[in-house]
Amino acid sequence: MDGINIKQLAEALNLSTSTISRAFRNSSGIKQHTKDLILSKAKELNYQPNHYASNLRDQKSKTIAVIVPELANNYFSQAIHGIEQVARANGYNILIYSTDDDLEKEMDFIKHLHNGRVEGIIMSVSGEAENHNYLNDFGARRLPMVQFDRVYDDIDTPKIITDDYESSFIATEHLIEQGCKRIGYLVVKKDLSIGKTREMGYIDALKKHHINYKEELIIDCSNSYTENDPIIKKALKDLKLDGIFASVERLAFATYYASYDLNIKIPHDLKVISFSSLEIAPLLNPSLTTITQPAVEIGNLSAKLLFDILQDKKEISFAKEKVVLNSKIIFRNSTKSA
Amino acid sequence: MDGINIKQLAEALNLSTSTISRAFRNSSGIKQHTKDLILSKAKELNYQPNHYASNLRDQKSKTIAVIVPELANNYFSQAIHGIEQVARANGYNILIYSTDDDLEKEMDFIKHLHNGRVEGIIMSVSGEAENHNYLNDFGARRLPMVQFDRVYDDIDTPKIITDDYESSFIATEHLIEQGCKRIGYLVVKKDLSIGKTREMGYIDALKKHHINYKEELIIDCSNSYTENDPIIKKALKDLKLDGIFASVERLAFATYYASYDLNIKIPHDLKVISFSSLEIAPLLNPSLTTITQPAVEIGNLSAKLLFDILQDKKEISFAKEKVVLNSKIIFRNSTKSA
DNA sequence: TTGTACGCGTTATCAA
DNA sequence: TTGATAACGCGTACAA
Repeated sequence: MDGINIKQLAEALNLSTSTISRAFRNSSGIKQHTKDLILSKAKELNYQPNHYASNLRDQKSKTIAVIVPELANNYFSQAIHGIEQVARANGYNILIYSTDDDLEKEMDFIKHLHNGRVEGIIMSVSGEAENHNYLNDFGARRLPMVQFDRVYDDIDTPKIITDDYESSFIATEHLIEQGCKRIGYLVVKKDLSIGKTREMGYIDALKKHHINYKEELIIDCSNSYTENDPIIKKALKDLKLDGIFASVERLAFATYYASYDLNIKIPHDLKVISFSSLEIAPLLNPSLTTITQPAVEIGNLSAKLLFDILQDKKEISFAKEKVVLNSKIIFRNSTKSA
Repeated sequence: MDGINIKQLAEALNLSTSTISRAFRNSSGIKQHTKDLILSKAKELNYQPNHYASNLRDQKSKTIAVIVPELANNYFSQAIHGIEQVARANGYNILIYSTDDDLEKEMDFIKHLHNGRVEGIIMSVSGEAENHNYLNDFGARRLPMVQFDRVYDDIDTPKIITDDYESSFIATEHLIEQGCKRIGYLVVKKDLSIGKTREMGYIDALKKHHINYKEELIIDCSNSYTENDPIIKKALKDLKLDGIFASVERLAFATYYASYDLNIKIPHDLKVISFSSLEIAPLLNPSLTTITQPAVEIGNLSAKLLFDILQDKKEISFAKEKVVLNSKIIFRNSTKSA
C-alpha cells in the first residue's frame, strides 16, 4: 500500500494533521481558502483518509452486511438491489454473503461479523436447524438485525415478509377452480417457517373446497436439480397429480423439465403455479402463473428499518415488528383450463 | 459497540494483551495450556479481535471488491459466485458493487476503494466513456485489478474474456445455415469492446457467406425494456429481419416480447440466437438457442489471477495477460428451420 | 514462555 | 482559524 497518509499531506502543505482532517470532515472551523488548498493538493497527491483508521477511531464502519441463501436467484438479487439503493443513499456500503443454504456458513458469517466490521445485518436465513440460539449467544453485543422473507420466528428482530398464507390460499384455490383435484405442494425445507405458512394456506384452501388432503401430497425437495428431478417425476407418476403449487421458482422449473420428459402437457394434464420473481415468466412454454413478491420493495424496507434501528439504538430490544407486504398473483397459461 | 476488547480480556485472565494476541495469531511462542485458556475465555466473553484495528495495524484488509454493471443478471451472479468460492478459500471477503451501467458510479466506487479498504478489484466495466484514464490517475497507488468480460482494452490489467469473436461468427453462420438472409445484430453500448468484437464475428460471417451487410442491421439498444421495445419492433418491421443475433440475453427477451406482440412466429418467421447464461433457456417458448459463457469458471479464474498478483506484487506492472475461455453454443428451437 | 511499549492513520478535545 | 496531543484496539520487536 504505497498510499500517502495524512501526515505526509500535512507536511507537503506545511499544515497540521488536524487541519487536514478538518478539511475532510467538518466544513466548520476552517477557512475556505485553506480547505480548498488542502482538497486540491489531496487530489493531486491522491490522498484519501484511510478507511480503517477512521473506523477504528470512531467505531463506525458505515457498512452493513446482507446475508442471503443464494445469489443466483431473481428474488434475492432484486432484494439486494433494493437494499443497496437505500444503503447507498445513507452513505453505507454493503457486504454481501451467500450461505448456499448452509447453516454452518451462516453461523460462521454471523459470528465473524461481530467483530466491528459491520454495524448491522440484514438476513434471509438458510433455515436448516431448529436451534437458532447461536444468535442469542451474543447477548448485549448482538448486532442490530432485520430479517426478511425466510425468517427465524424465535429470534426477535423486525421482520419483513409477504402475505404468504393468503397468497398460497389464493394460489391453491385458483388451481381448484381450474379443475384440479390432486394438487401437490412442492417445498424446499418444509420445516422453515415460510414453507409452513405457505403449506397452511394450501391446506386450508383444500379444506374449504372439501378436497381430500393427504400428507403425501406435500413433496419435500432440495435445492439440487439432480435430486429433485426423480422426486418430482415419481410424484407426478405415483400420485397422479393434476396440479402443482411450487413454493420456489426452482421447483416450478424442475416440474416443467419433468413434464417435458414424461410427456405430460401443461396445462392440459397438469397445472402449475409458483412463487417466482422471474421477469420472463410470460415467455415460458407455457407462460407461468406466478405469485410475485415485491422483492425490491422488500429490500428497500428492510434497509430502512435497519437504519431506523441504527439511528436509535434504544429500540433494538423492542424491535419485533413484523411488516407484511402483498404479493401479486398473475394468471398465465400454465394454469389455464381447457 | 459494547464489545469487549483485548485489554479487558487480558485483565479477566490476568495476562498481558500480547499473550492474548498471540493466542489468536501465532500458535508459536505460547504454551498450549495458556492458549486454550484464552480461547475458551474469549468464547465465553464473546471476544473477537477488532477487524479495523487489525487491518490498520498490518495494512491488510483481506477484502477484495467486485464491481459489476448489474446484479440481476444470470451471468454476473454466476460469476460472482465463482469469485466468492475462491475468495472464501483464500480467507478473503468480497465487497460487491453494482454500477447500474453508470460510469459516474463506477468512477466513484473505484476512487473510494483506493482508501485501503480493499486489496484488489475485480471488475466488469460499465463502458460508457472513451476516457478510462481515471484509472491511471492513481499512479503507483493503483490497486491490483483484474478485468473480466466487459473490459477496457487500454487499461493494463489481466483480462479474462471468452472467445467472443468465434462464438459470434459461429452464431451468425448458424443463422445463415438455417436460411436467414436478413440478420440483425442487437447490442447494448456498441462502442464497448465486447460489443465490437461480437460485431466483427457477425460481420465476418456475413461476408464469408456473401450476405449483404448494412450498417442499419446493427441495432443499438439500451438496458431499458421500455426503450428497447419500440426500437426492436421498428427494426423487425422496417428491416424485415428474419434472424436476430442478440449480444445480451435481455435483448433476446425483448425480441420475444416484441414478436409475440407483432404476431411474428419464432422460429418460423424469425430465428433468434443469443448470448445468455439463463438456466431455463430450454423452457422458453420456443426454447432459446444460446451461447453460454462459463460464468462460474470466469469468476474462479479472475479471483485466482487477482490472488496471484496479490501474492507477488512485483508482477502487477507486467500483468497484462489475457485469458480466453470458450463459450458453448447450444442449439434449440428458436433457430430451427422448418 | 510471557510482558512492556510503541506505532499503524485518524479525529476529537483542548489550547493557542 | 489552526496546532498539539491523546486515544481508538491491535500486533510485534524487544526485554524479561
